[in-house]
Amino acid sequence: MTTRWLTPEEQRAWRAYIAASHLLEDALDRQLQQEAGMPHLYYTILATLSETPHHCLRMTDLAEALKITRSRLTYAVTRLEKDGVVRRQDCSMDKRGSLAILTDEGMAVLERAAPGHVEMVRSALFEHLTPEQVGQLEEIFTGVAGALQGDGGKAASDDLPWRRRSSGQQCT
Amino acid sequence: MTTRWLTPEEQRAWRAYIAASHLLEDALDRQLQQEAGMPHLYYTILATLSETPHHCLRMTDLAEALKITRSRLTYAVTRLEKDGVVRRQDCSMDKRGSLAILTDEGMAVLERAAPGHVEMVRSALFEHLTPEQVGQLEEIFTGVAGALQGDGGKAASDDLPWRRRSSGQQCT
DNA sequence: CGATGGTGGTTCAACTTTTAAACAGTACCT
DNA sequence: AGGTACTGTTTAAAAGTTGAACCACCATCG
Repeated sequence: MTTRWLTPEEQRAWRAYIAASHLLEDALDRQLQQEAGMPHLYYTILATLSETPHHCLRMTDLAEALKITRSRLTYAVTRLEKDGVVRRQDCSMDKRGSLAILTDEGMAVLERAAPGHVEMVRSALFEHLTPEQVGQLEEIFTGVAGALQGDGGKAASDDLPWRRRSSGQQCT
Repeated sequence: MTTRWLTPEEQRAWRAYIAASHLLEDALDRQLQQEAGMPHLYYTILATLSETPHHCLRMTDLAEALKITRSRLTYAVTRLEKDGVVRRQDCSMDKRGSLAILTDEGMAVLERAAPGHVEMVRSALFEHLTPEQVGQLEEIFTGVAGALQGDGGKAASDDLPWRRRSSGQQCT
């Protein structure tokens, strides 16, 4: 079958998306590097742990939540552990397992960096969006994530039993 | 000033965006690594060069177009040159300058990989979007890019005098 | 029980990329 | 000429990523 090239509109949308997403990722990395001493991915690890009742998650679950390989996560957590923001603990249920736990210092780092981070997200993105566009954004990318995960994606979105937030604010 | 946290809707939109953009970038990298033997950024370099009348661009202009540092670009082009898909030529106008030129082989690689790439972009993204959403996407991210570039962004978008396409298809 | 196969997590070595700083050469302006 | 600014590269160090190999442990089934 002959290639269905992008229409000019799609072309423009794609280019805008690519440019912006790279700029955004760079900006997030720079800012968090500055304010929390770690890149965005690492910050996301802390944020993910913070949303758990006991501020901990098994390595595999964490890797799954972040869509990264276990190997990559091991590397990341090792560094975060060195930084003192995360610690590991053997899992009592499954002796193979290991839990990544957010330390108090980690929580402090998170809370210190979160306002700036949220501010950046807001000023780079939401500042310029109408409520309708926010809705569109979610709809579009939920679809994209679904399409890229082979499965429904929908199924895995509320996977973890404790993904519910006890209270307080999301650090994004 | 007390932090303006994200609303639940914004939160959802943000998470969806982050997850999807990482999945997408990974997918693009994997696919292009497979079909063109290079990551997405490198492919983008080829694609950018291909849209130029003479298939060449000065290093600084190229770096600016891709929003990456000159140092990073030097590294990338050195590799692409080794692969034979790009070559360098001294700039006659400005003896400091150096042009990155897409070779015939580079063009061939591009043309060989483009259909699959476009297909991936289409199936991961545009497949699921209404024309209105395509418009929204462009609008949203054009704004984001603008906001992140300090300047108007708009101003720099049609910067290069030859950014006009002679003919043929965009390789995305 | 005890073999078997699968899972959780880490380790290791090779590699790629990124960064920042320093540098040489060239342009331009007065 | 002299000073300043720009181009592009180099360099060394650091960081991150991958994939395979690996060990310890779980689960199951005969």
